[in-house]
Amino acid sequence: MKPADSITIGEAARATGVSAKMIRYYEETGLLGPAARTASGYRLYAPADLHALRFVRRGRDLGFSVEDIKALLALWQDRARASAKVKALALGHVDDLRRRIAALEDMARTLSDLAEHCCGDARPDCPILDDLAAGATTGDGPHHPAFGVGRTPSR
Amino acid sequence: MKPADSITIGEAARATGVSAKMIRYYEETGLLGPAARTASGYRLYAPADLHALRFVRRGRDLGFSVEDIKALLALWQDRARASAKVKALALGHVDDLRRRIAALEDMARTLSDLAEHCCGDARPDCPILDDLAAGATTGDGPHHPAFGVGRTPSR
DNA sequence: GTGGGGCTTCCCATGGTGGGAAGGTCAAGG
DNA sequence: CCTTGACCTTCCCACCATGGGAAGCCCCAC
Repeated sequence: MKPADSITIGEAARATGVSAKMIRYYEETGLLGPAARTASGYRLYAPADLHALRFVRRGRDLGFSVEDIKALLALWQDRARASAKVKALALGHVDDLRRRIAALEDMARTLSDLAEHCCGDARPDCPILDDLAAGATTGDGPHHPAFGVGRTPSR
Repeated sequence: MKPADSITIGEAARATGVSAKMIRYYEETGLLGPAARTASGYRLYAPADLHALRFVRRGRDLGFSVEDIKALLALWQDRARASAKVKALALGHVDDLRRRIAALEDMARTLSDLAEHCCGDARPDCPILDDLAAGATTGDGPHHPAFGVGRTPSR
């Protein structure tokens, strides 16, 4: 029944670090082709499938969306691919990462500045709450749209 | 009918930068108390409500979860609060932000290193795909957890 | 032949956000 | 007075990637 080099989904999960749940999900959404099955319906994974699963896992670890990974997988399996396409995808993703990093850094900077000025004792006075409430009264002040994130504390 | 200083949800949305959808959601999930209503069921917002909405908005801009904002709102409205609690919340959030930043930076660094060595022309050779495929063969190597490093709401 | 662990499918939840349908309300203008 | 159009209401659906769990087979070892 079960070919010698094929393993079940649980074993594949352990071997690749991708949960069985996610393996099924990737199949369902078309990231991976339908798995081979035993007569009784169990999914079977051959070494090449594990290879693809680890590829996907690595892509996720690098923060690629499943959609991007679908494209990368296709390029990987296309022996006539142009590396330019891969590079463009990767650099686009790096841009995305950098934008998200900048947004998070803005938040972290603003917040730790505020926290630095908060004595953090039993008294109620708190520049952090003051800032939140000030955002509350200044509303969408001078630096409004710019996807919100970079507002400087107004005082 | 409609008190002079109260406005409808759409006006409140425009005034605070929080969409009507989200205002309803915040009410539904208990972040905000139930809004006043006209006889015909329209929600009404008084200036104090707008104040709270802007507070929430500013908190979201700073990357706080709705749950955290619920706590911050309660502290804001508690005149006997200890600023230590606010500070602890804020610093905890800063830690979280820094962890996410570090994870994203790892990804960005790795990827741009790889991209730098990819000539990006019509040839198929590509160190980026090689790395993905190598993560594919090394598989369960270092296996850094990289917990929630997926996409964060860029908002 | 029985017990336990693995597999299957199916549904549900998360967190914030948007989209949209179906229907009620309100104000302005004919 | 009636229409029109902008607004409001509730309700359901979708996203993205992931986990949880139930009900029901399957397979192997004892």
